[in-house]
Amino acid sequence: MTNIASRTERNAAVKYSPADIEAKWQGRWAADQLYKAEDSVPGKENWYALTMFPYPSGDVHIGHWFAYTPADAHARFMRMQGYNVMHPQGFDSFGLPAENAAISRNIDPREWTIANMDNMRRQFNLMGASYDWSRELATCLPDYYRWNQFFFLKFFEKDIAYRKNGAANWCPKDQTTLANEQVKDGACERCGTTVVRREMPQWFFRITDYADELLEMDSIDWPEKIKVMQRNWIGRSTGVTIGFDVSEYVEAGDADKIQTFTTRIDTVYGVTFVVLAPEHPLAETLTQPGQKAEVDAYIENARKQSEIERTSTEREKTGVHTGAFATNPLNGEKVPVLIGDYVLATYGTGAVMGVPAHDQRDFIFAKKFGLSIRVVVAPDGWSGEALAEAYIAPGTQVNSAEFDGLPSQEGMQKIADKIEANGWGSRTVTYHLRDWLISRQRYWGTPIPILYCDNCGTVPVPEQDLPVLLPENVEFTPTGQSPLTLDDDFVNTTCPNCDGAAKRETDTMDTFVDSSWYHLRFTSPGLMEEPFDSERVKQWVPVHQYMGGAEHAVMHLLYSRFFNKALRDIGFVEFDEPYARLFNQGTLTRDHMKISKRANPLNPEPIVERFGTDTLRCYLMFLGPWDQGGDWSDQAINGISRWLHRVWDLTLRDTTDPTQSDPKAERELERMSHVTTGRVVTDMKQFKFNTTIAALMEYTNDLSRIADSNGVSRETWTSAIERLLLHLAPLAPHIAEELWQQTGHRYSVHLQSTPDWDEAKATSDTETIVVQINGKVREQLQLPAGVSEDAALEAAMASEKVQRYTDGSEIIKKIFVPGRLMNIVVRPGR
RNA sequence: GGGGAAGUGGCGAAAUGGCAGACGCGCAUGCCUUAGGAGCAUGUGUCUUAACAGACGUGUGGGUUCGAAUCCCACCUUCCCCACCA
Repeated sequence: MTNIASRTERNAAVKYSPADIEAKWQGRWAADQLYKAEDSVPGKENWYALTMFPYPSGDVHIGHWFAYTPADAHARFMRMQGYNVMHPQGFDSFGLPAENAAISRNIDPREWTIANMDNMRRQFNLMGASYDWSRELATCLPDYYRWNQFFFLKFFEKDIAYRKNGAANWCPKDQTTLANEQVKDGACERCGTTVVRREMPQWFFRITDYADELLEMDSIDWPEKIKVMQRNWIGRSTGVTIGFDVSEYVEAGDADKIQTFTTRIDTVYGVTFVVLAPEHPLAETLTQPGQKAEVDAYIENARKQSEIERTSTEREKTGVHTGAFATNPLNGEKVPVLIGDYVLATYGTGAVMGVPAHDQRDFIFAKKFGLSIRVVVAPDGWSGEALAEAYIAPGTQVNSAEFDGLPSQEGMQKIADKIEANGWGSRTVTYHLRDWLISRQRYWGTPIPILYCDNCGTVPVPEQDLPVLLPENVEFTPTGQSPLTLDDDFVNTTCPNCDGAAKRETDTMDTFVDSSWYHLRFTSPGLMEEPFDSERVKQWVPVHQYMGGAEHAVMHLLYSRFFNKALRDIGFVEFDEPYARLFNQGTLTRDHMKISKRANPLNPEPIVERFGTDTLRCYLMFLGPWDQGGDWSDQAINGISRWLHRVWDLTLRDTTDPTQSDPKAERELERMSHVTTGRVVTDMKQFKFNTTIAALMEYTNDLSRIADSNGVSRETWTSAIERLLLHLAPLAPHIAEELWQQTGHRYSVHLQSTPDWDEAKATSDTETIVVQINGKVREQLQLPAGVSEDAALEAAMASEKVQRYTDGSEIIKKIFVPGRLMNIVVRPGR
């Protein structure tokens, strides 16, 4: 028998020391390419586990750990569930931070980015993630971005990409245009600077052509929250476009109607004015000589204001008369035309019919400018009095000619019918979604492969000339125009059509173009002839499980869906959606505050040094449900550290005495083992890492108790420990591998399968039946499993505690829930 | 203004119609130890009680049900997204 002293000595010698084992196994796994995914493995289904790839900012911070290590645990779990798993990683490596860092340090963004990627690859390895690094990609390399250019040319050919002059969102700090999705509360999503509008020719992708299809999300298993955000962003609304005649003010042949869009055509008889956005093309045409000075000043002023100022709801409404009048086709009335900046040029038709009685904004505007207010949809019991505010709800049509007396919902249809029958307008669908503006006036991005030739106009770069390389040694300090403009060697070229002089497009692409299809490239790393191999894409995509933050709901996730559909329509892929399932992790906070480098830094490396990677991984997963984020505590990580130490000691402890095996203990351990596996498997599938770990902690506690009591055979004990290690492997891969080896198993624990689970073995021989009297718990009985109602009732009535509440009372009702409870409803006797 | 998520011990949380607080942190008491950023054991929702035991308890107020943290209605609070969207 092992005596206490020698056991202590032995344990001391093999104390759990993460630093000693983690680097060792990381090296071994890498050397063996343990996580390299084959394109297909007989008898195994493919599982593409993808996390949103990082921007190479230079450091892998704790937020990356929170996003990536649970995702890795899930991928590892799926591998042990029998799938052929691909879990790639790469770098979203074009973009502004590199350029800004390069400017402030006076170095090349390429060097900065490459150095960061090297550093981050090393730090990623500290996480012990099961990445298949053989598939690594970086979007800033010509091997990758040439395919952005390739797709751009295909899109251009099919008119999915087009160039248009117009007002664009401009960030004065970053000195570039921004897509609508990148403007938050009127400010640049990246730097927070207030965005202004600027007229310039820009390249767009026709995402609006796909608006209706993008609304269709039944086939994808995504969080409802993201679907709702996308739906709101696309912002489909149905209504009627109707023209107000202004022909007396325009030259013959020009547009002679102000087109307005409304969702409330039932109120059209209440129109008392028409308002144009300051940017509306008719604004200047319609302005009468007497109003010119005032209108010009107003438009000029509106142009100077930022979006944030213009769209503030707090702000008082402003406007100016044009002096012109427009005719309402329904009643022939002439109503004044005004210009007001509460009308947005970018939504609907850029002009609205003013119905002050039934729209609060129009109401305020009318009050201010003394315009008349006419009720045409009457609230219940309305008897002609003036309104204190706009009446928005449905009601009964009044002052609406032949439609008087109709419920307004019905009026809406009938009026629309009349308008269409007379050719005054038509039912229309409008979207909040705008086409995707992809031009950026910055250096560190994919050059747009277009030439401008004096003779031939806009000419696409021939495919065989790709890639259009991003030149080196360019002066890229932002000046408001694209840095590439300054590089004469880059700009000046010859036209492939006429051999005449041509100039290159100098804008680069939005980096969201890069991330729109990277998941396809991971299937075909290093392929030179094509962006990806169609056969391999078919094997892996749609991505089975995509994981990442919700901040990309209406940017990356929407763009990528669009890109997929566009690729489908030009014949590159066959499926409709890029990501079949999506999981959004929440945000990690510390003391309920956002973790920032300045205020409350939390660097993973010192934590790894002190506790080990496995402890940090498990702690991040133990904080709470992954989708709800988590709050970091410096203290609580000790709990995980203690647990892993206990697992270590327990596994290596010489514990069993074969002469003392007790059948009851054997059976109980078997039951606990199967219960644990059941919990782990269901919870891991659902990303419920916190309860998975709780289940394993309970199992560890149970095993400790059994070890102390020396009650099971060596075989039973060994297989219980095996089970613990197999469940631990996805969560804490290093300690699991080390203990797997030390307990005499063959490398590698990560190539094993999830242990079997038998529900029958997980059931207990006895069960606890709770006895309630009138819904209150009064007794707990240990009864044989599967006890019948009658037997349970008999046992309950035999209990003194129960009798105390039932004696002298009339039993009205009994509810028996097998395996759970017996509720006895009594009426007290008198 | 519109949409969404959430509210449970001192803290992170569990339980999604059936024993509220699993698991962990923290705290308390004890043990061990040449003492550590250790380890082990026991306890730890609130109130009443010497104790046995009992009452109360999942943001607030109602409801459905034998039974509600969980379902329904109204309200309060917090967070997130969108927003002069016609």
